Amino acid sequence: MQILTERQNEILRFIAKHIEDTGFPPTRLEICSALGFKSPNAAETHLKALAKKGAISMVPGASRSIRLITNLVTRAQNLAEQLSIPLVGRVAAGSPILAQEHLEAQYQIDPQLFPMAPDYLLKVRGMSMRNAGILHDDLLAVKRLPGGLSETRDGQIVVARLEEDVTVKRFKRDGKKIVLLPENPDFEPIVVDPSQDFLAIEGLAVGVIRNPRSGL
Amino acid sequence: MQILTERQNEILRFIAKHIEDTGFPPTRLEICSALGFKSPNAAETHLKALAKKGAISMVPGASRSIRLITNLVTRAQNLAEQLSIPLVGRVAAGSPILAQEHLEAQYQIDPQLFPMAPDYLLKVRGMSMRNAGILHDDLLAVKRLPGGLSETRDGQIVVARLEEDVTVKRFKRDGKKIVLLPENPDFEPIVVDPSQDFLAIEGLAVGVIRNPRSGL
DNA sequence: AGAAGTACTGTATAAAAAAACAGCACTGAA
DNA sequence: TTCAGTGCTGTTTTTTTATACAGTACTTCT
Repeated sequence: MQILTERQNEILRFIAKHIEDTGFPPTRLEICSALGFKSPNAAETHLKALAKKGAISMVPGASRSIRLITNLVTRAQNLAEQLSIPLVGRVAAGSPILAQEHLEAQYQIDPQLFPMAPDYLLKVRGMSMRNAGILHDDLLAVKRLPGGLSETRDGQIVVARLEEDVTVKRFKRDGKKIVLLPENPDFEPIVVDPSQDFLAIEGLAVGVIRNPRSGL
Repeated sequence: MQILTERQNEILRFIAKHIEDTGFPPTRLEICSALGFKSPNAAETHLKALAKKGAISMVPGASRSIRLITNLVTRAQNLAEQLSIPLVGRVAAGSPILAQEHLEAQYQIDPQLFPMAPDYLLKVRGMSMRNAGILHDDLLAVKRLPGGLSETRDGQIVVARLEEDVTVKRFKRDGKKIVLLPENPDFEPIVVDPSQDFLAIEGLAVGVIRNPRSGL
C-alpha cells in the first residue's frame, strides 16, 4: 500500500469507525456529511484514490461495498504473528537460533504470563538444570538480549552459545571470567574467558512451559 | 434471542458468510438469489422475522444495514472468554476451586501448547513435587475431570481434594486404597481409603508454566 | 510550463435497494 | 375456527446510492 495523505487517512479512519459502530461501510453521502463535504463527488474521488493506493477495495455498482484492506492485514498479523512466537527445536551447530530449519511450531503466548514478553520458545535438551525445575524437553521462554554479555546479571538463567553449542545455564561473573553454572550435581560448571573463547548470550530465560507429552 | 426456524438459521448463516467474504452485509436481492427465492419480499419478511426475534438489527431506509446481534456476542466471547482461562490462587478450605474469590488473573493460553486444553491454572504451594519439576508458585495447567476418580490412571499428576485441603500429587491405586505420592523424599505419601475418607480428583495436570518472578 | 495529483463544489442520472401492497398455502395453538 | 406465524410469488413505488460530467484552486514534480 502506498502512503496516504492526511485527508485520505481521515477518510479511512471514518470508514473504519463506521464499520466498527454500525457493522457496515458508509455510503458516499455519509462520508460527505461526516467530513463536511458539500458534494458527493468529493467522497467519490477520495475513495477512488484510496482504492488506487490499495487501502480499500470496492465492488462496482454495489452500495456500501467498501472493504478495508489495511485492517484485514493488521488483524491477521495481530492474531497470527504479533501474538505468536516460534518454538525452536534442536539447534544445529554454528547456525543462528532462529534459523528457519529449527522452527518446529508457532504458539500464541500471553505476554502477561511472564515478566518480559518472550521472543521464542527453546526446547531444552538434557537435565543439567534439573534442580531449577527445568527438565529435558521443557520449553524455555526466551527474551533476546540486544545488549548481550553486558546486560546479563549474576544469577540469571541464560541461553548461551559456546563456540558451536547452545546451552542453558545460570550466569555468574568471576573476575574477568564467566561461569556457567548447571543446577545438577552430576554436571560441572563451565568456566569461560571471553577474551579467549567465543561466548554469546543469546537470551534470558523469562519462563518455563512443560507439556507432559514429554513426561510430567 | 428467541429460537429460530431452520430456514431462518439458513438465512442468518448466509448473512454471516456474506459479511465474512465481502466485508459488508447482503441486500434483499442477494439473499434471494443465494437462497433461491423468486421474490425480494421473501427476503424482506425473513429479515423482519429475524429482527423481531432479536437475531439481527436494521437501519430503516439504509441499504445493506443488516447487523448480526448473535455474532457480536459470539466474537466477544471467543476472544475474551473461550481463549482465556483463570489463574486460581490460594484455595480456601472447603470452598470450590473456581470460586470467584480465588481467581487472581485471566490469561490467554494457546490450547495447542498442552495435550489437553486446560480449564484453569492453579498456583502451586510448597515443594512436595520438586523432583517432578513442579516448584512453589509454579502455575499448574489443570483439566477438570468430569469422571473424577474412575477416569484417573496410575502415574498421572492430579489436583486432589482431601477433606478440606487441595493438593497436587502423583496418583496411584493400591488395591482398594489410593496413594498420593509426592516427588520429594522430604514428604510422605498419603494413603486414602475412598470408602472411609473424602477424596475428590479435581483435575488432571496437563502442563506447567513458571514465571521467574517467583524465582527461576 | 505542463502534467499529475490533491481537494474540493455543483449538477445530473441510471441503477440499486428498501419496502410497501396484494396474494396463496400451510401449521399449530386458543 | 379464527388468529398468529411461517414461507413463499409477483408487482410497484420511492428512496438511496453510485457514479459520470463540468468546473475551480492549489501543489509538486519534471
